[in-house]
Amino acid sequence: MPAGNNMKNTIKTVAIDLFFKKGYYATSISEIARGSGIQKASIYYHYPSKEELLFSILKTTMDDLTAYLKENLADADDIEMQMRVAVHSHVRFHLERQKENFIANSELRGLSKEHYHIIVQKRDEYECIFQNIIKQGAEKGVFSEEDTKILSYAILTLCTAGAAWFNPRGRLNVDEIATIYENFIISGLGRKEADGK
Amino acid sequence: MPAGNNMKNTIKTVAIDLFFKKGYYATSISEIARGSGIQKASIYYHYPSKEELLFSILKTTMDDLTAYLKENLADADDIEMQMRVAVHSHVRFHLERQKENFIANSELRGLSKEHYHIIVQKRDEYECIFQNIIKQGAEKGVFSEEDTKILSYAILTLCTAGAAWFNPRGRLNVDEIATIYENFIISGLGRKEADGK
DNA sequence: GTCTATAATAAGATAGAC
DNA sequence: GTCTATCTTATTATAGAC
Repeated sequence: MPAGNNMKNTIKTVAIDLFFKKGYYATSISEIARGSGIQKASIYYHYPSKEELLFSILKTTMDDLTAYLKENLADADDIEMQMRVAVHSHVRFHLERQKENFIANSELRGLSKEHYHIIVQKRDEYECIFQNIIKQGAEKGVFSEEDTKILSYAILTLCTAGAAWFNPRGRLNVDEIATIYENFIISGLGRKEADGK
Repeated sequence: MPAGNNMKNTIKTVAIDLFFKKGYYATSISEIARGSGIQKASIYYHYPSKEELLFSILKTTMDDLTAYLKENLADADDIEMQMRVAVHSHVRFHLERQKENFIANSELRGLSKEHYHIIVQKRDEYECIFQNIIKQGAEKGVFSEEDTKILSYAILTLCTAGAAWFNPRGRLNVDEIATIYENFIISGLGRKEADGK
C-alpha cells in the first residue's frame, strides 16, 4: 500500500483521494500536483500519463484483493465456511481500502482498451473463485440451485456497495458489518424448503 | 419517458445514451448535439447548461421510480408480500430503464450543490419506504432483527446493481431475474433459527 | 428554433533549464 | 527530481444573424 515515503507513492495516495472524492475525469493533474506539493509537470516524471496513474491504482487494488481472498480461503474447509470466509474477506478489504475499491468499481471507463482488458480479466478471475464455491455448494446440496452467475454478481455487488457508504467513524465497525452481510448471504443462499441444518 | 417527438426529448434521450456509455464528464455537448442532429449552440436553447440536462434526467428518473413503487405497493397486504412487491418493482424499473438508473447511481457528483440535495432527498424518501417494510417485518417477527438501515442499503444496492450488468438480449428476462433476487432477499431476511412458515 | 462564429478558459502533456 | 514556460487541443457557453 502506498505510504508517504516517496513522491511516487504520495502522488498515488493523493490521486486515490481525489478520484474517490471527485471522480477521475473531474480531477485534474494540477490538483493532484497541488495535493502532492509539486508542480504539475513533475507528475510526468513519475507517471507517463493520467491514465497510467489510474491503471496503476486499479492494478494494485485488484492484485491485493485477490491475494487477500486466497490467503483467507486457505484455512476454510467445508463449503459454507468457505462462503463465509470469502464474504468476510471481501467486505473487510472493501471497507478497509474503501477509496481504492470505490475507484476500481466506478472508473473502469477511464482506462485505455488494453488496460481495461487487463483489469476486467483480473476481476473475472476473482469472481470465478466465488462462482466455484456457489457451484460446489449447489452440487453438494448446501446451497439452493439458483443461477450461479446471477448469485455471484448479487453477492459481490452487495458487499462491494459497502464501500460506497461506509463511514469509518460510524455506528458499526468493519467486523459487525461483515457479519451482518455474512448472515444475510448464507440465509439467502439456503435452500428454500426448510433449513436442513 | 422521452421519445423522439420533439428536440428537447431527443436531446435528453441522446444524453442518457452517452452518459450511460461514456459517463457525464467524458461526454461533451458537441457529442450530444451530433447525436441529436443539431449544432452544439442549439442545445442551449433547450437546456441552460450541461448540468441542468443531467439534473433533468435524474429528477425524472427518481420521480418515476417512486411513483412506480407506490403504484405497485397499493395492492400488497401482508409484510412479506410487500417486500416481494417492493423488490420486484425496484428490479423491474431498474432493468427496464437501465441507462437512466445507472446514471442516477453513478453521476450524482456531476450535480450542483442545490440539485444534489434535491436528488438525495428524493432518494432518501424512496429508501424510507423499504426501511419501513423491514422495520414492520422485524416487529411482527416475520424478518430477523438485524440492522434496518444496513439491510435496506443491502437490498437496494443488490437490486440496483442489476442495472449495471443486465443484458436485454441475455439468457434471462426481466421477470426471471427479479424472481431470483426476490427469493434471495426473502430468504436472507428470514429468521436464522428455523423457517417458521 | 437553429445556425455560424467566437470568446474564455482549462485541460493533458512536452521542452529544456537547473 | 523538480522547476518554469509553453504547445496543442478541447471544453462550456455566449452573441448575434437568419
